[in-house]
Amino acid sequence: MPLRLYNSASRKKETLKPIKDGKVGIYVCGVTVYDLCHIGHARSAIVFDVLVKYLRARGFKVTYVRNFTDVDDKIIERSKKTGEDTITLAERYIKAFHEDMFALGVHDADVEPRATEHIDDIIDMIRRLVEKGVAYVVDTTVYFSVEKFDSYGQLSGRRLEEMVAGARIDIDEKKKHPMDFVLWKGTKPGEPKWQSPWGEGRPGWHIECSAMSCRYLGENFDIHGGGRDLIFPHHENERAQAMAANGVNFVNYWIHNGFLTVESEKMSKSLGNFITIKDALQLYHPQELRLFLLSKHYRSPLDFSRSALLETRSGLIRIYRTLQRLEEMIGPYKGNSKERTTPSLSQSDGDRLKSNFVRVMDDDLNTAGGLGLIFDRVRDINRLLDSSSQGEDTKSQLVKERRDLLSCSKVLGLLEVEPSKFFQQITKTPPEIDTDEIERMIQERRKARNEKDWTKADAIREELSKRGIILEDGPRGTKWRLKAEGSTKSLKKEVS
RNA sequence: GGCGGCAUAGCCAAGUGGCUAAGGCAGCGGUCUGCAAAACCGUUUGACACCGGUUCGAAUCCGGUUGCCGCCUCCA
Repeated sequence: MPLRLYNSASRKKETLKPIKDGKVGIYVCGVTVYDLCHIGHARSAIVFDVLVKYLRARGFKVTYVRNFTDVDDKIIERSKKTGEDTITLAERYIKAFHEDMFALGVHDADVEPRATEHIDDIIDMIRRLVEKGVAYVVDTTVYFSVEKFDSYGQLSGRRLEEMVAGARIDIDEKKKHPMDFVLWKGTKPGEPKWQSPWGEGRPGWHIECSAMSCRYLGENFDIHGGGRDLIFPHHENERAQAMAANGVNFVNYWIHNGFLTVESEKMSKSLGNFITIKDALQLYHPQELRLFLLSKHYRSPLDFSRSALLETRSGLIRIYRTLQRLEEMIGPYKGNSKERTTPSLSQSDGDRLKSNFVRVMDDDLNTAGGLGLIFDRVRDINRLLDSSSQGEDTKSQLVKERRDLLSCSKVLGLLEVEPSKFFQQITKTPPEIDTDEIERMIQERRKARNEKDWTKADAIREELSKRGIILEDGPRGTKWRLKAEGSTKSLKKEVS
């Protein structure tokens, strides 16, 4: 079974056939840098991060391009409020974006072009559109003429007549057709500007992506991605510009991720439920956010809620506990350098988990299905750990099962944290009790237990529990751990 | 108004014609434990919105109904 992806343009799943055998070019619309990124951006970034990692694991050589829009109305508006110039403002939010992505474990793209660095490419593309008569100039503004491009509306499944009919479109006297859009905008005082054949001005919103994607990936490339909302008008217009200018097909596969709601409501600034990635990282561990965001298919809508994230946490803790038990049994994971960076997954993989993982992921990146397999494997490993036979055979099997588990989770950017570190990070509040005292109390309790003084032993355990310490008695003595903050169970105790 | 999507157990969520419909969370019962915790096993009355149709056979395809949502304007 080859890799199949849902193509928004055909509204069907299609087998991925790269233009150049074994190589994939992918362009994803990045962010307009006028504000902090929110968790919706995080979903999009993580989905395409996983797509790229998966493609690489499946042996494709990927060129991943993700742009920054650093000149735009909203940036100009914001810079007027803050008093910064637009370049400084954009630079600040690009830095914030990189911080967020790093925290979430999202890799940098291979190329991260900025609109302001490609003004020449943009002007060149507009010039060709004007020369071909697909664009026209009014004063200092250049418009794209939608009527001159036959398949306008094909990507989003709209027809011009329908759009005009139902429209709440601003009537612009200068436009020949209401749906025509701006390629080049004449400058106003105080705005960023560049010299062009049509006077000083700046690019329109859509043209930069056409220019930059073609610049780095060629006039016709494999995959173009972004959020669902970008299908119209942004991607429709990008497609129209590029195809009209170059005269060849633009993108072979359009991939769009679904939207995120917050507590069942659309995320918007007016509703006050706008959650930035930085906010989310205050409340949740990056691994929790990743697991949560990948727990539903990327095209479906997903509701971000407190209760859903706490459920996610419970599941994640279970997996990391297993990883920790594994470390105690067979030592820390030491993959070779290739396994650690780019795991390799193939259809004919001997391991049941890996071959099944490839089977579900090949079907339009079914991360939810893949996670199901990962949880299956965790249970298998726990069974082995519980079993009485703990000889060398069991150990070597555990080594193999963990290696294959981590190869799969690596593609999802999960289980990458050292277990002990994970538990440290997830229990942010440091205990108001030092470890020496914990050890002392455990010794005291052990003495009581040896004397079968259960009342005293239980009292000590209860005292530690109040301070957030959970004790676990095992065959090799008593272990302690911190109660996970905000887990469903401890939340219930707070409520009752 | 136009276009599109969704409806699977208490909750979240895979599965798009055919073995006993994944997995997670929560609850309950059991194993283990002095009791717990963790883990494991079992379980949550027949879980596929409703009505028709196609088919030997449908959660899955087609038509209709109801309900929810998105886009059509900046938006990941």
